[in-house]
Amino acid sequence: MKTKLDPSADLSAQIAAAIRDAIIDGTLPVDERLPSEIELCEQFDVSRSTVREALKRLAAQSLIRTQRGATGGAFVKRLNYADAYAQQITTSTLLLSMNEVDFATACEARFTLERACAPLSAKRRTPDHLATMRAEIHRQGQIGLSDEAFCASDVAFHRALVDAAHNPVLSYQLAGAVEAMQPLMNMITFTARDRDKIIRLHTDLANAIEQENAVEADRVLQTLASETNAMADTVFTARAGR
Amino acid sequence: MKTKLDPSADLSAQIAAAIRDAIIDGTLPVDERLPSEIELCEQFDVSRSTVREALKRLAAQSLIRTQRGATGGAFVKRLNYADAYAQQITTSTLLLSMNEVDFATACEARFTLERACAPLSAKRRTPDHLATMRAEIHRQGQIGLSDEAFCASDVAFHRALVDAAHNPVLSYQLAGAVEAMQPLMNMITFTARDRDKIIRLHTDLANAIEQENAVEADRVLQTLASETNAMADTVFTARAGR
DNA sequence: TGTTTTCATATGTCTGACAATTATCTATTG
DNA sequence: CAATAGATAATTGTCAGACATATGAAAACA
Repeated sequence: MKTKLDPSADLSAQIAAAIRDAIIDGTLPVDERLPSEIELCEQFDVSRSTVREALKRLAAQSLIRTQRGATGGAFVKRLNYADAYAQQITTSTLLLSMNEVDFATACEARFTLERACAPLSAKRRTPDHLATMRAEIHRQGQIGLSDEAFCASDVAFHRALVDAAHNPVLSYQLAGAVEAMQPLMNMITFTARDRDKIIRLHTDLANAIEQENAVEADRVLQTLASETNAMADTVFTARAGR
Repeated sequence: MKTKLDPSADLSAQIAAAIRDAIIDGTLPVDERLPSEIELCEQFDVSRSTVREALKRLAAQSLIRTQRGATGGAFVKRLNYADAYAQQITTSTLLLSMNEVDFATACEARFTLERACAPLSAKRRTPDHLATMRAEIHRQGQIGLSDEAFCASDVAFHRALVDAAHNPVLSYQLAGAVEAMQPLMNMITFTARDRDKIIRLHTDLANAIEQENAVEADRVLQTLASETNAMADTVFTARAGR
């Protein structure tokens, strides 16, 4: 079956789109083997390089995997959470860093979503997630910790909070919001007093989650949101003044 | 400057990763022109096909755009919301459809996030978004509407609700959650009574948003969540019984 | 000065070749 | 007969070189 393409536009993009659509609508199920490169050449009436460029596009989106050898080929890949997380974080991070999204907007989005998560986390938290949260709080209190390491620990703390909700879809959706904030947070230099304040709020939050107190957790998150905004304001206005 | 690669692994993937890292960490700023394909060949000591496959991988992630001609080349692309939306929706949809995420989990994630959005939407809604919501409610009431069209309108309604919060980051994050549900919703056949119930709740929700009544909006969304789950339950148990 | 032509440069595509990997078949040998 | 070693075929990965096409800039010309 020959598939027609528009010769004036990018051929490899068109081929990739055709195959991608087939994967999304289920025509090509998971683990199905695509035709070999040579067969695709014939089907789309293009050269092998063009077919290969199309396949690489799909591989970049984790839609296919390839195997060499006799029974090899390109196979529809089951999109796993790890790959999806990675893509989501890359996209979210770039979206924020390239579009000069102001800190307040990103911050609002992040804490709004986290607050939505907190009631579920309070209800379903396991000792495992609580231990992670406590461990990160401890790390945040260590002296000599760099700002970057402090931010990284902050992200880990909040990821644990989200994961405690035990809903992988929710975790996936929030991964972008939480992780993408890190580069923005890294622009802030935290004073010792700032850190103390954050650590105290983190402790309050962990306690509230441990006690399954959703109302208190929400209150703490609101405070954390406004404190974070205030710190950012201080830093940015000071920087603008110079 | 020659960059060393591991010759035993996929060369084009390594080259793509190297350039991607440079874009993410800001070494290559937006609109910067990458070296020409020939120059990249020399830099990585590979053939042009390999370089091109690497560039196509980056293009698939909307990280670069290419231009032909004398002053052409590959340029770091500013990731815009439209591209980010599209990628997010593709990834989310596939994640749900390929991993047999059960309806309840996906539904919980979606409504949890939407409920987080509702207070902001109630505060900031404009006549524009309200009009979209009302228009979709009207469409949902038309007789002879297919299940698919009903679901599509449902998605449009909820997107308008989310967009009313006027936080593009939030809209982006929720796009995945809301749109990815559509294929799952399409598996449900709605009875006329189901539709009436949903339309009534949508109307209540639109009214609550119009009156800036966040508490009422949250209540309606909770009801909508449990009703949706109940409908899905009915359908799936009936289907399992056959 | 304004227009057309030419040219240089870059990506897009094609062809053909060889390398590397791997499952399967085949022959050999104990 | 069974186990092993080797040949074989299919498939992706990489390379080299060519031509097509698009496009901005310089050169030639009116």
